[in-house]
Amino acid sequence: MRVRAIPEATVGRLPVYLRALVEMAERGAAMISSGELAEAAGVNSAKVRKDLSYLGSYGTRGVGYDVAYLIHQVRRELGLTQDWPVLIVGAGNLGHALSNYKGFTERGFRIVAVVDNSKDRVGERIGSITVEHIDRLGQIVRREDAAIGVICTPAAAAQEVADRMVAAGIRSILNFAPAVISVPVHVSVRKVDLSIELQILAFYEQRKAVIEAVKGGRAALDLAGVP
Amino acid sequence: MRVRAIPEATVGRLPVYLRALVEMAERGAAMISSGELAEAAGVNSAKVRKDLSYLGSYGTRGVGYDVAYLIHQVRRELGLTQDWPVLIVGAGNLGHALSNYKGFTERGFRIVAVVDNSKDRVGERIGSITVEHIDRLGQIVRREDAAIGVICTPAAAAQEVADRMVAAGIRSILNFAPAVISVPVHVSVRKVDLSIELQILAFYEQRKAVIEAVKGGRAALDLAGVP
DNA sequence: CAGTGTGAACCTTTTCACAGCA
DNA sequence: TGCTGTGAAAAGGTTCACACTG
Repeated sequence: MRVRAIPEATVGRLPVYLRALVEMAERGAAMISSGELAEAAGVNSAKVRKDLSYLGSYGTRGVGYDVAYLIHQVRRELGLTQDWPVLIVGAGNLGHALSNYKGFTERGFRIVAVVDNSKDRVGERIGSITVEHIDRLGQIVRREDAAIGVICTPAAAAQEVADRMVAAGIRSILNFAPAVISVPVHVSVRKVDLSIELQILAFYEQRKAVIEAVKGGRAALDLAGVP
Repeated sequence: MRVRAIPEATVGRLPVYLRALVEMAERGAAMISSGELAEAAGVNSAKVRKDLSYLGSYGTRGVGYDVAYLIHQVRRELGLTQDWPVLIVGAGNLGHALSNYKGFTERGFRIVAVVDNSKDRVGERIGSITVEHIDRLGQIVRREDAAIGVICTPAAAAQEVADRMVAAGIRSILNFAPAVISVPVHVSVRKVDLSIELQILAFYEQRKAVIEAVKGGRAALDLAGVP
């Protein structure tokens, strides 16, 4: 079959498959089965097959998938055949770390500019990039043809930065600030909230502690919703 | 009612509600409705009410929720009434940025140690912390009673670091390395993959470009799975 | 009477299980 | 024979809509 409209959950896993496939290719593997790919991606094989089936029927029954061909198809689907100029706003600790992050360039995301609102930081060099002032955002976006922007500012500045990004023509935003931002419908936003991840871990950690404490007694386990 | 076993999706949103509630409290609000909280958290009000109902019936019909009381309940549920000692492995750019990240301490996550495998980095000071050698992991975990570990190493080192963390007694891991790690069932793992987020944005960005290019012509839209 | 709490409907995602093909 | 591709079933999550109540 071949109908399209790839589920969101699948889109979220394609990059994981891609990484695993590239590793396989580097190790010289020519073919891979859904089971092996599942193992490498940390999911089950049915999920791999379903996910890949949304891209098309690229496997060979009884054999598996051609690694190189599948890499090509996944890249094409994700839009990674072109490279993406990325703009970073906020030259603090996180902005620095991301600007220097090798994983981005390796995957076709080129950091083309870093801007900040502090005069002190403007002019600072980060790798091959010079920090510019945020007031020049519009010109920079046009100059670099950036479609993706990354927010690495404190929470208080996030909404204003998002508004300025949108006004400057940015259409996809990755938000690291711990704040909810609102943007027009034509703009995509994804958020990465570092402390939320720790809070989720704390929840499950605490839950384990409860289970541990009452091991053997069902009543307390039921109370905690443990099956 | 009051049955428990909070859905994962809800657990993931509680920290967002908590942040919004704390902001509200700081602005002096005493009561809040599901609609207002929904607005602040970027979700709809039915979801807020469903989510909060898993914690108990803490609202007042016709009125809303008591902000301070709800903050207390959400904190308790997430296990944030205690503070959590956190260990970071990897003192590179990202390790530095996270060690200095204010948002962690503000929410009760105290970075108690940073370790690295490079002799060059051992002894370096990051804020009030001195980088130690990873070989001392076991002692450090015992000394600090750390339950949560953060992996900020390159992908190639991630699995080994995870193994060493588990051996040292860490029970929750936040993995920033772009690699799938496997751990025993009693250990929780969450991953944050920076370049995956950009890849997902690229997918939707490319999708928009396709839609833009063929605006008016249905055939190509159907091909791209656009409704 | 405004706003919560919640069954019921709906939609998405995962898993199962097996027909079909190389 | 072994592994893909996929309907169908199951599980999980979201939204609706309204009875209920302070």
